[in-house]
Amino acid sequence: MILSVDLTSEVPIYQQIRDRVVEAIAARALVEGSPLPSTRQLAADFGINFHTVNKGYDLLRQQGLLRLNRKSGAVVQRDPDSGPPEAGFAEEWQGRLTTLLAEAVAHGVDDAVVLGMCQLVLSSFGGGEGESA
Amino acid sequence: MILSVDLTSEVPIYQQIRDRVVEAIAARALVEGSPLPSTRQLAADFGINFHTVNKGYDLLRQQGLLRLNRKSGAVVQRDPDSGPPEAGFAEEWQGRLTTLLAEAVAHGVDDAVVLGMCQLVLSSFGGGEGESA
DNA sequence: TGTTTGTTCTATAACTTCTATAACAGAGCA
DNA sequence: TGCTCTGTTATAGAAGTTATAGAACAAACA
Repeated sequence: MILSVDLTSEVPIYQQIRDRVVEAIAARALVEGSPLPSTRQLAADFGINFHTVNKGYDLLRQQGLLRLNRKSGAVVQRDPDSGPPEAGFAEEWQGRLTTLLAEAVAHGVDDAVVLGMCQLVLSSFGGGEGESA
Repeated sequence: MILSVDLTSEVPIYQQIRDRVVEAIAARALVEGSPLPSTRQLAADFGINFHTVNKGYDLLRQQGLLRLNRKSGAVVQRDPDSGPPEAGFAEEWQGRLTTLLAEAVAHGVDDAVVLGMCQLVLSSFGGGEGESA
């Protein structure tokens, strides 16, 4: 599995780790049971402190996307087809969606273009596999 | 104009101010030339420091959405129909869109549902006015 | 035994967020 | 002129966040 972080970005490293894993799960590159590198291993790969990786993994665990234990390391717990999200998620998420879409519209991007980009992103997740079944 | 902020939120106040203004512009509640309260006035209304408002307004100015001067105060500079966004905006924005949509998909929300929510949000912006022309 | 794993604790430097006080210049009004 | 309002800038401090660092522990495994 290939994760990458940008150490020069303004986005905190632990959040980049969380975001990349979330995107990989959405794209089915990671599914239920997929192993992730150990916190120390990933930290060594990135040249960062293992506490930083730990924080990113911990966020994923709080969101129910990762299971951590000494036996099997870090493995993906929930994949896109494993059930409904936890209560309150939709409401909070829709608030963020509203702000993000408003930003594009306020900058003059046409509604149809915005919607087309949403479709494009969604198809990029499921586009590679699992559609012909 | 009615802005509101949640002082107990984890989202920084200055960013909430920015977000609410962006959403108001997207929804045409604010258009080119619409006046905003002065930094000190809005700070007094919210019971916060005027530097915090200043920071929110400054973000909006950097994004080309607000014009500030001593003569006319703070007025909206760009409305949804005033032209294309600045260079590099689309790319950066699409990255954030990817992460946000991935979050929903990873939590088990169906692609069609996600797209429906995007449509719902977009229609909530333009739904009240300017469609019958 | 030795290694690896997740987990927890303390500590620190740098940065962010918010508040606070102060001062300045441009504009408008009595 | 004097007063008030505006944006703008500067400095400072408290509180929280981010990332690093070192240390230690228990569980799993060869």
